[in-house]
Amino acid sequence: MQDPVQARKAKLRDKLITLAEAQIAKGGAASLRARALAQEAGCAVGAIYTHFDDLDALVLAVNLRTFQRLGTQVSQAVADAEGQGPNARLITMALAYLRFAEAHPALWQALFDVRMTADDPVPQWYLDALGGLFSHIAEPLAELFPDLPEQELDLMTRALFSSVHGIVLLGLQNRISAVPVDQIERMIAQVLGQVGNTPIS
Amino acid sequence: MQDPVQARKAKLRDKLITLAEAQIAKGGAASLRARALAQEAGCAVGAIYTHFDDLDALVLAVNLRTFQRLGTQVSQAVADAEGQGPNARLITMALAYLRFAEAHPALWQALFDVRMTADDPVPQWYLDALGGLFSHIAEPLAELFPDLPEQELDLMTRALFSSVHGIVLLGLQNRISAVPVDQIERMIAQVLGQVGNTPIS
DNA sequence: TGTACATCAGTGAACGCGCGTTCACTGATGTAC
DNA sequence: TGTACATCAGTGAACGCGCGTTCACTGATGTAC
Repeated sequence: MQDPVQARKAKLRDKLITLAEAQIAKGGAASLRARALAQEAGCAVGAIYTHFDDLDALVLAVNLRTFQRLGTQVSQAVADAEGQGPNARLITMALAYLRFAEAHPALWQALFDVRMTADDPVPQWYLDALGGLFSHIAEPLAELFPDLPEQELDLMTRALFSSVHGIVLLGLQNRISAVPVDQIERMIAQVLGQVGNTPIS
Repeated sequence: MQDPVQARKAKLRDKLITLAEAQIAKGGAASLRARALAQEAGCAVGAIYTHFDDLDALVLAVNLRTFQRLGTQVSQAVADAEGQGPNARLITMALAYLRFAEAHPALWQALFDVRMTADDPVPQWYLDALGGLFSHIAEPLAELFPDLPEQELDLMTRALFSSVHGIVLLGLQNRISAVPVDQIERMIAQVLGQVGNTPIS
């Protein structure tokens, strides 16, 4: 029961996550099926449960990866925009967010689908991952509003993140309101473009 | 097959919608069950299908009512704020939106849950209902930006609606980020308060 | 090196369950004469 | 008014289906001596 076995075990775990990710990307988190997954992975259904308590736990594992990828993309966008002013950096990040959501709509949606009815709380690492995204936004905001107390800054960070999230969400939502991506981009610019040009009430 | 019969028929239809609404309000649209509904309504399961093609169609019927109630509340808020400036009116409407979402979270969520996977398109009246909400927002915006071409105005209307929607959504989402309502109110004021104080880029 | 034993990742048949929808039928109500 | 017939809202047993999860078991691999 040493390294080689542990490695095999880790390999299957990884395979399960990867295949689950593909399925969620294709059909959403609700389309994940234990039997189908086991068949694709070439293992028995039961094996899934030696690695995850639940299918829900598996979805969370996929979401962790998604958060990491999303975080990387946003970091990179803000790094690429280093020379620009804080307002432009905000917009650049929001556009990176949009691009990610557009490229992986179902994976992105799964991040926020974490059931509100669940009895057990969302794990801490999940909230941390979300917090990581926020921190990218807080930095240019602090530059725009140097005198704002930290608490206010946090609030505005959340507010702007949520605003962009809402624009992307309703913009991409196929049936209810589908809007061309370049219009979504302009909406983001409209809302974020106004930030910092005026004293906050 | 005349009035009395039609009336009885309409009564059952109404009863089904009302009971379905109560269930959705309690447990979300996904918790609606044909058999349970029939039992509550005191009819056979089959009867549901003489009134609605689908359970989904029933959900849409409930959503229509929800849209109407929501529309009424927003209209009223904007009517009450008649004396105020356009920016204050925007905020008043957004707060009415928040209050509604807070009071009927599951019904409100159901409005936007209309499945993206469905093969049949969302009916026109559904989009019209959403458009009705937008029109309330467009009016103060037109006042703030008298020179803006209509197309731009539409875009900004959508952008602001989506922003407020995003703030309310993530703010109310219990587990993932729960935030006290007064903070949600302040976030809305922060974002909307900046609108119109600066020339649009 | 060789043998006896322990561990535990992985197996997969079986459990237990709930659900949306259909359709042949009934019976109350209305119409025609 | 009374009778024969037509309509159709409502009935509910039955169809057909898929699913998450468990648990007694196996067999490959590692350890102890």
